[in-house]
Amino acid sequence: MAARTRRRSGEPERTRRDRDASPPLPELTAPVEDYLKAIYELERAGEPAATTDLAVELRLAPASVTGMVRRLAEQGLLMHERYRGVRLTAKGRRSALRTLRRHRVIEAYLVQALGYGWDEVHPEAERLEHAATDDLVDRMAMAIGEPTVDPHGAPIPSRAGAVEEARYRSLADLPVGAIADMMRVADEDPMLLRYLADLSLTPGCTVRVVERAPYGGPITIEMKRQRRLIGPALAERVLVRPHRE
Amino acid sequence: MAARTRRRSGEPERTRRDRDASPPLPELTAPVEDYLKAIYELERAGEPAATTDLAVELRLAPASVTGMVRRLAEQGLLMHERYRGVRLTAKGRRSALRTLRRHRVIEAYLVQALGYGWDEVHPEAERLEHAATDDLVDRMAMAIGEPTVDPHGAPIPSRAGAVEEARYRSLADLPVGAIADMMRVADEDPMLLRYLADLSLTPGCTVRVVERAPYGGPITIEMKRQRRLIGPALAERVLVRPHRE
DNA sequence: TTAATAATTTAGGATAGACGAAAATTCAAT
DNA sequence: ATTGAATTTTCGTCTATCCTAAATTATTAA
Ligand SMILES: [Mn+2]
Ligand SMILES: [Mn+2]
Ligand SMILES: [Mn+2]
Ligand SMILES: [Mn+2]
Repeated sequence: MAARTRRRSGEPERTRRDRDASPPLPELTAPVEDYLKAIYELERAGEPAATTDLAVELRLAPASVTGMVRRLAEQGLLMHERYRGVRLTAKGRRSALRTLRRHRVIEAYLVQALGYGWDEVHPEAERLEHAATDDLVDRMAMAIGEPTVDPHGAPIPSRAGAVEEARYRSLADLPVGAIADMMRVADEDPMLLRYLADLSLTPGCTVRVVERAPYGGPITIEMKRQRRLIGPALAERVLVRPHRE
Repeated sequence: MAARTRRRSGEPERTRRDRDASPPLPELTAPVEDYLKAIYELERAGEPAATTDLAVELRLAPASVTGMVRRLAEQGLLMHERYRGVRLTAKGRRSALRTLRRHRVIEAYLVQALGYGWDEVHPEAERLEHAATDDLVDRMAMAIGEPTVDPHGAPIPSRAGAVEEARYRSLADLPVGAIADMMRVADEDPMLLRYLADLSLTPGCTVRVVERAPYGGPITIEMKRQRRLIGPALAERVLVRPHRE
């Protein structure tokens, strides 16, 4: 599909408000917003985002990513060092955070106001994030009490674009006996999310590591007096905050 | 802007459900959905929709409309007789009605659930209608009690695509002494809508024509004991249902 | 009937975004 | 230093959508 919200012929039609609130932030296309968001997430690991990683993340051919990256660099949204990867500029980061806020507020709203399951909201938010105005997103946030995290525990950037990305540890890394609060999990795998919900292993709950089988064996955890066996691949994906240290 | 949700390389990935519910209805782009919607509205006047009228409605150059119309005809969404205009096929009409349902449910939801004014919702709905799934729209409709009309009095098509388009009369055509219920008004002019709201002339209210100045002069109406003078251009746009006949 | 006018289509371009094949670059292991 | 694999970019194409200018067709007026 290729139709979108092409900038119409009629002039931009600037109103008073446009000049006020911080920087104008020109309208970006849905693909551009998704690129910036993906780059932001990849960059969180510290390194510049690599072409191939972006291609995998966005499910595009590497050649397509190179082409888009060139355009985004021209627009001053990111810096590209050939063969080295890309880093967002301040402008690009602002856009990424705005999209991230939209995405996460929408996910939270769908769950809290419209009864969606936490495993169903991601694809919906992936499209709505490009169509919803900031005003709508703010109204949604207000309607559900200004949440600070989305249904998967990801922090929701403020209107101004501030986030505190807490660095959690993986449940897979905890030693036996450790007690921790479940904080966050990736939002993209519905099956995983449904399974976690079955286990009642959702953000906010407290778990204790009871036993760890060696050599990548299962981990036994206890939650609310219930013991559960989970595989290391799953534990890997679950982020927690250990009690004290 | 040109990026959208292009059909990805990966196969369509049909699931069981796909084959069930009536016809598959392939994904259409936002511009295509807007064309079909506009054609549907123009066709309601009885005649095939003319290229120029579509161009005006969609704010595009007539040549662009001709080009798109050719493509839509190839896809079996409409019939085009060169120099004569276009008519939707059954398939095209189904798509138009689905978009119309989305648009109107979204408008109603924004007003009733998120506190939007009836003059603010149209542009928002114009974009969200292409991003929201049928499921989301159904949930919205349910959340606000399955409304049958949008905030401007336009009927909301059913999930199955049924609408009863009542034929109302214009307030400008009523004789002195006539009493009528305000039923509907076009949703696109925010200024007009704000003015009508100021007058308390909104769908559901009852008005009586008290006096009509000749030669396109103002019309005096009475609502809830209040008399108001309104111009003929405005009266023209207000659709009403006269009491008895 | 014809000539002028209005509506519509055709022709030729542009832009955004995506793809595959082939070439170029980097990097790690000899 | 070479080399081969992995990564990344370049190049040539494609589709969808829109635009302007020119040509064509239909309609209306004389
Ligand atoms: Mn998500
Ligand atoms: Mn997205
Ligand atoms: Mn509307
Ligand atoms: Mn629309």
